[in-house]
Amino acid sequence: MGRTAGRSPEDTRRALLDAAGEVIRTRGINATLDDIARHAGVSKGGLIYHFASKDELLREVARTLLAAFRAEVDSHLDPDDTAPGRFTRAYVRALLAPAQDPAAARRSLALLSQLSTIPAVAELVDADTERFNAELAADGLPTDVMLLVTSAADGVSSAPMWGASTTGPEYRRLEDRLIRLTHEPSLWQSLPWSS
Amino acid sequence: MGRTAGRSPEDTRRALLDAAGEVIRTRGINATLDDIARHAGVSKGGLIYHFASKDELLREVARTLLAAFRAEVDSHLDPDDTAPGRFTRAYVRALLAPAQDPAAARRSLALLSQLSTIPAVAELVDADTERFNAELAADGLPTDVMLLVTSAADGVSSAPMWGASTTGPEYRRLEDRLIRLTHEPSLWQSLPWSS
DNA sequence: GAAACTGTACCGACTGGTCGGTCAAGTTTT
DNA sequence: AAAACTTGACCGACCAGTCGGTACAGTTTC
Repeated sequence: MGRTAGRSPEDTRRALLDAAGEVIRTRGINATLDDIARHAGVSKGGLIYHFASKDELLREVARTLLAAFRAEVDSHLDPDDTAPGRFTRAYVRALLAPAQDPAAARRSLALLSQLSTIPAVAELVDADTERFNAELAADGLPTDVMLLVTSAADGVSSAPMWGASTTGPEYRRLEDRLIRLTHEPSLWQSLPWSS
Repeated sequence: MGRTAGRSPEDTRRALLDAAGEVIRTRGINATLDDIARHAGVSKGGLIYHFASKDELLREVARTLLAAFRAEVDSHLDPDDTAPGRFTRAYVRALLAPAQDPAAARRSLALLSQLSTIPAVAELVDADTERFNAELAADGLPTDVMLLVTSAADGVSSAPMWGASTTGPEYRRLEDRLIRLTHEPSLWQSLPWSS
């Protein structure tokens, strides 16, 4: 049998990538190639035709995920905002928005952390992290303020991983104040930190 | 062949638990029963005698891990400290102390997140999280301050997972200021948060 | 324009190997 | 002797990756 439907190879490839993400999210990293293939309407042989090995498939899934997150942050960049802290604000908003759907956030985080056990993927993640940190560091905010704000955002976004819910109004309030700190970092810096 | 050495069954059990943690930390959740058993100086059959299934073994490992973390927090409780925020301070210190060995922190987090893919373990983790959150909420601090402080601590402790290093002096400074906020929550609350 | 040829996309039976769990038998402790 | 403990050969399920094929879509030849 030849091409199953009027589907282009690129479509198939993407379908496989999507299916892999979905299946791994529910069945863990031990998901079967056969499972993933079926889910994409393809046989295992067809999958292997597009991705030479399971590792290669998972690496591509990770790459897609990281790219999606980066796009998410970019989409939160305010075009009218040119003040220092502009990127940090987008970062915070991107991290705290999905906090309203903790179940989904948990699945995504679990997926990435599972994938990170593959050395090649861990390298990708490390590189991406480094790039984010560099951009954050160059965002024009005092290091201490930037670190507080991004750490808090990281904390909220990782909370669902341990089963905590992050939907309450106190989280919205926190987001609001973190954003405000990036607008007026002096608020934080001028506090009487004396011993 | 019977008992290998003058080791008591309880010792063997503990050795198996330790070996499981160690092997899984390096080889992932797919670590072999045989591997774990050998590492503890026991055969696979011997392992199964003590833990009926791999799931049961992993569940015990998770339980041990969670207990260890709780003990870690407890060990950071200052006996002379009776002011509000006492528990929060211990929590922050417990989370930021291992931040000085990010590699180890990463392995531990990876281990727990791997284990969390087992439903029974996920339940354990959820229950533990809930208990921590309840204790933090009852610690006498304004919700907003407690949330900021613990979120930031969570963020720092989860950073190694993505490959970030958390050894710099700016992290020590952050810890210092978070602790200080718990002593004087009014610092945060009295900031001009006006729109 | 049709027959012959070529390359891409895909199929699914099969192989080689891994691993969780069983079990009969042996050894030590009580 | 009974109970507790440990062994390692073995079974069966599962699974990644291989491989010989099939089916279409061009392309070339006559």
